[in-house]
Amino acid sequence: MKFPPVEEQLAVLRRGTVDIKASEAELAERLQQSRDSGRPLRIKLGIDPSSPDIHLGHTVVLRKLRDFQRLGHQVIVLWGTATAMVGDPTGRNKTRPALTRDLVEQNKQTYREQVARVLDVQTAEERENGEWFHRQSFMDCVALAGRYTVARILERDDFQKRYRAEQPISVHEFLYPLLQGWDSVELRADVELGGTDQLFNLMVGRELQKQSGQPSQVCMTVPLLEGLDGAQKMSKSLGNYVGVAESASVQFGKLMKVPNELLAKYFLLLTDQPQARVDALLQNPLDAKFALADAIVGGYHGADAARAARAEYDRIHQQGGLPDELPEWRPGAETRRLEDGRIALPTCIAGSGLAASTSEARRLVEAGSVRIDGSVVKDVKAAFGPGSYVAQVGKARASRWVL
RNA sequence: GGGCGGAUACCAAAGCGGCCAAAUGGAUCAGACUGUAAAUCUGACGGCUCAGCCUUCGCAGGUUCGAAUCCUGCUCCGCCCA
Repeated sequence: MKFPPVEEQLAVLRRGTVDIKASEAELAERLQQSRDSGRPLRIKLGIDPSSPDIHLGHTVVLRKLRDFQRLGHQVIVLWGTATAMVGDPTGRNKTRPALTRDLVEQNKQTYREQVARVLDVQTAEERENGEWFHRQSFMDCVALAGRYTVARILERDDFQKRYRAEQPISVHEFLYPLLQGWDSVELRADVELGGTDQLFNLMVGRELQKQSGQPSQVCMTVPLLEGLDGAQKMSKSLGNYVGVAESASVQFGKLMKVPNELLAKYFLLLTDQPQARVDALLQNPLDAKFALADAIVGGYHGADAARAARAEYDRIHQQGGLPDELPEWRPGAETRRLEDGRIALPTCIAGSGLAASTSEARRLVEAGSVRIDGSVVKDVKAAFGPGSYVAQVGKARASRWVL
């Protein structure tokens, strides 16, 4: 295996990386050793399949892993089939519910398919920490726990905060960093990647390796990506995410909602655009945003799909037009009809999914947000007989009704 | 084991016998404005066959003409002491 010169590798790896622990020099040394011996480094990324989909936030670290992969190193995707059941307490102010083994397995399948959109999973080494943790006994666990002290675990920021705020911390959460750290021992990782919030866990791995007589892994952290709200970490449960598996037009529409202030960060962490071009683009935020959406959507769906998505976006948002594909709704038997067989407007809106309930539909109508065949209808009592109608709620929600 | 405090809508947090579908803030949604976003202003924000009706304030009973508000029991949670 031929590796590029160390300095060249570092340049790639540094981009968008927050921190390298203990030091970049240590990483350089490992890279040098690997280059001298022709042995690729083992780069670990742990992924807990704790929810069914991955989004752009996850891809930041996946892209970094891909950088290593492209440089010729051995990437290891560690599926946290055991740790997912424990639940990473990072950033949590609540204990999260334990997942079942079946659910974890299901999540892993979809995750895997989605990870493949960023990473070359063919050449990655895939492992599961269930391999060792599901086998171990309670006493093994106690022994592992004996390798660390409460004070050291408590150093961790999340725990500190929760402890001070008199929030509950359960014992299994305390154990989580040890589990994650032990994975590094099992895998003999040279480097472990994670978000900045993972630093503590990564460092525990370093420590445990040292105790086990292994060389300690280098810990590399990448920034957390804020979601579309511009404030909180991108996450599905907060609804501020762009899913990797979402359609081109959905992704495009969402990316156009990225706050201006975040554009530079999104470019850096989610695209390969050279910095000089990004700086030029940022002179005009709107153009930059289009370019961003184009680059990302193009990456997942191809350039043609990105172009089409942009055209659709223009049409919907700048000309008040309709999306390419209108979901069609035909009332079923459960749909309430008036005496004359027609269907009341709010019933249609709710029934077709444009609103969550008839009450909400009613409010939208009263607010003047509802258009039928292009014209605003404010009459809550309006009703429709057989025919085909195009209904719009606000700018982005639309549906074709076939009554 | 003992003591204390708490459980209210998506979240936070008022309310402490009627004027409570429940103040306020945040989130969200819609409208105006803006080629995006932000900011700002406006409105909405439990459900329904909607000028009215129905179901909500941890759960189950009870007192009362009337309870989120009082009483009893239960469940859960936090803190402190041991």
